[in-house]
Amino acid sequence: MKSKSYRIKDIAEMAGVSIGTVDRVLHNRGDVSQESMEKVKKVLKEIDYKPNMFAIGLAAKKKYSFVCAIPYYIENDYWYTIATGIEKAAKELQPFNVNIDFVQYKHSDEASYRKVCEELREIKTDAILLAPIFEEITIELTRILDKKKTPYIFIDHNFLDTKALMYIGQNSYMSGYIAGKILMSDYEKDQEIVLFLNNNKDNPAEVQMQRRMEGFVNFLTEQCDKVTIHDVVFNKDKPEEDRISLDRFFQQHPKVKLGVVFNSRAHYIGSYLKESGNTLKSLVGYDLLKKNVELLKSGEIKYLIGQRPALQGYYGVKALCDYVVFKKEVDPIKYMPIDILMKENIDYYFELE
Amino acid sequence: MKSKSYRIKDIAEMAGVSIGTVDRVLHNRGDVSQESMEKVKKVLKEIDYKPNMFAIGLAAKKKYSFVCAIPYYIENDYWYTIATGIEKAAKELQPFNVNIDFVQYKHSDEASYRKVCEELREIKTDAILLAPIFEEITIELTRILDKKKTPYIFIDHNFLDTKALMYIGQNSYMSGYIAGKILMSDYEKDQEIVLFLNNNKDNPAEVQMQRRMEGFVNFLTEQCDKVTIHDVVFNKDKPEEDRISLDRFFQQHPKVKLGVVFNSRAHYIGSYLKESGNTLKSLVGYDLLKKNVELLKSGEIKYLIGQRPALQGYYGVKALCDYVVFKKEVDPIKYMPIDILMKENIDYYFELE
DNA sequence: CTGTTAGCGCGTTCAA
DNA sequence: TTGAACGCGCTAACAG
Repeated sequence: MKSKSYRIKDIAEMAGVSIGTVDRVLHNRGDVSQESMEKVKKVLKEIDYKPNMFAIGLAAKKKYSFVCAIPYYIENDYWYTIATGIEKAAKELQPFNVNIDFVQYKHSDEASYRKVCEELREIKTDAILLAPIFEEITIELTRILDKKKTPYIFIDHNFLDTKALMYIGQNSYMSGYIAGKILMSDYEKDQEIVLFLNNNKDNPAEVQMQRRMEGFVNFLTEQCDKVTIHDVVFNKDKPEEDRISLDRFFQQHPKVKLGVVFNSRAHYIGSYLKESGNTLKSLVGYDLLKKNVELLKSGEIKYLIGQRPALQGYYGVKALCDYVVFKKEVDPIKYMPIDILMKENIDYYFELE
Repeated sequence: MKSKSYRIKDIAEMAGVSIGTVDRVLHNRGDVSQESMEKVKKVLKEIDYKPNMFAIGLAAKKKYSFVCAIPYYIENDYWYTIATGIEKAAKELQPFNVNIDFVQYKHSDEASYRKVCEELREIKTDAILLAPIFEEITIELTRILDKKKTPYIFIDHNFLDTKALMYIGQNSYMSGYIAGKILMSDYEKDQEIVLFLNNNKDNPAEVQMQRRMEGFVNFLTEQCDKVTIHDVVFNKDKPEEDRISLDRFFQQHPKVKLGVVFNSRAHYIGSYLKESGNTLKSLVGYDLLKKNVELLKSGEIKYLIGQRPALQGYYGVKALCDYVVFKKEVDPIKYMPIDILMKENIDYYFELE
């Protein structure tokens, strides 16, 4: 049952070399003869060597540096939560001498993103966790990183034509499909539906939103008879205009009883409802921002779909470390669960710990 | 930002004693003069000493033994999943020399439970993870454990009048309430509801089930107009009789379109439906057993409520270790999330890793 | 190219 | 009652 655990000293003996040599092949730092190399590798294959993490941690002298490139955030927003996960991992990995730096860009802003990517090309680091946005700029960057052999992991969004070590994120299409399903479970005949959309909904930074919408629409197409769907575009920078257009919308469309917001700003709509006195039978939103959660509890938002941002950040950093520091294999793709939260289960929800 | 980390050598110097002495007060193994004791404690208070886990792990010679007392299980059932979580924790803690043994009893069987509890009184172990069932027997056991100062954690079910270090489990009442909510979101006028109950539903081993049912019924009472509710009692040991009574039930009650199973045996009903050709618009069940998941995917079960059994086991053992080995405080109560799974999000779900 | 060795911080002797 | 010394498994510097 319990497999004997080997030490590098054992390996050395078995291969008939010294521990120094074993260490050299384990960390491929060269200066090893073909012959020794083979002997050691042979033994390694046989025994499934698992290094003692404590000894590594204790002896570690080498410093590692990881860089996380994500959008700027404000407290309690989506990227903030990702950052908390990153920081939790950072704390755990500190004893292994890995140091984590952030580099941030302005979300949706191509120039800012480009600047960060240029910085990433020059920066000296052992690995990168990147939330990629604009395709061309990203691809260019990855070419350089590939050349420099700097491993990188994508978080939140993926580009397939790259050599990314891993992708961590949600299946946005499916989460949109699910939004459709849970919204429509509250549907009654003759009711109408409204989609609340961003003003910059066509920006590449909003792909998640677009995919969710696809999934949502597909659910309706596949599973529901004809329903009337409206959309309202709102602009988070112009709250007054939004109020007015929402007021008008609800006045003109009294049959609208169900609504969805495809990004984390359901709280804009939720608090509008609260203040205006307009109501929806069901409002579905994304992400457990503090404000969203408050409105979930008070009833304006009926369902929130969660994607474990903190866990995403945590996993991303851990995976970089597994790969770079511990030389482990990592899965190329890690989808996050699609969590369904409502007033009744939100209090028991947690991501980490 | 980064606070300097002290070693016991530093403490020794600061207190003007030797490292041996510091070690003695840290582990209160006595043989320390009042004077030295005070000097060391003073320093400890000032610096918020955090021992280096790696060094502890590496140097550890002391062996720890934990015992987990849970019901017997078969592959892929609920307790099996808890056991996988326990074993995962066991593997992680192996380097700290903690060894984990199982002691098992027959679920719902008082004599078997009593026997295990008696064993637990005698056994020499550093801590216990117990899935408690029968109250009186359990309380008696805890008295003894308290006297022996053996810490214990309850998993799955809790008894308040004990000195349990921690309780890990689900809020069953709320998960039943939620079952009501998601089932009723599919309700349409004139439909009727069926509760599938265990034959031994009054056994103390089925408290979870009873609580869930309370929550469920309360949801209906609070939130719904009068609906017709039936119950069918089924007996997992007599499948033929069950088939017959289910056949009869569905024949007699054609309006029944919604159903709930309050334990993890929704697959009994699901596969009955599949085979008999009877259908329910919505069937809600508990726990992600393999068979339940299959029926969720094929559509006979519409929702499953999950309670992260693997995580429960994992946390339980980790908490014992935090307390016993690392002398950390642990939270007295850890509620598990109430996860809502359906065909569309089940593939992305995971508990650990 | 290879082998040897001095720590890393802590637990545990053992001699004083 | 105290202090010094060794070893846990691994890394990395150094001597050969």
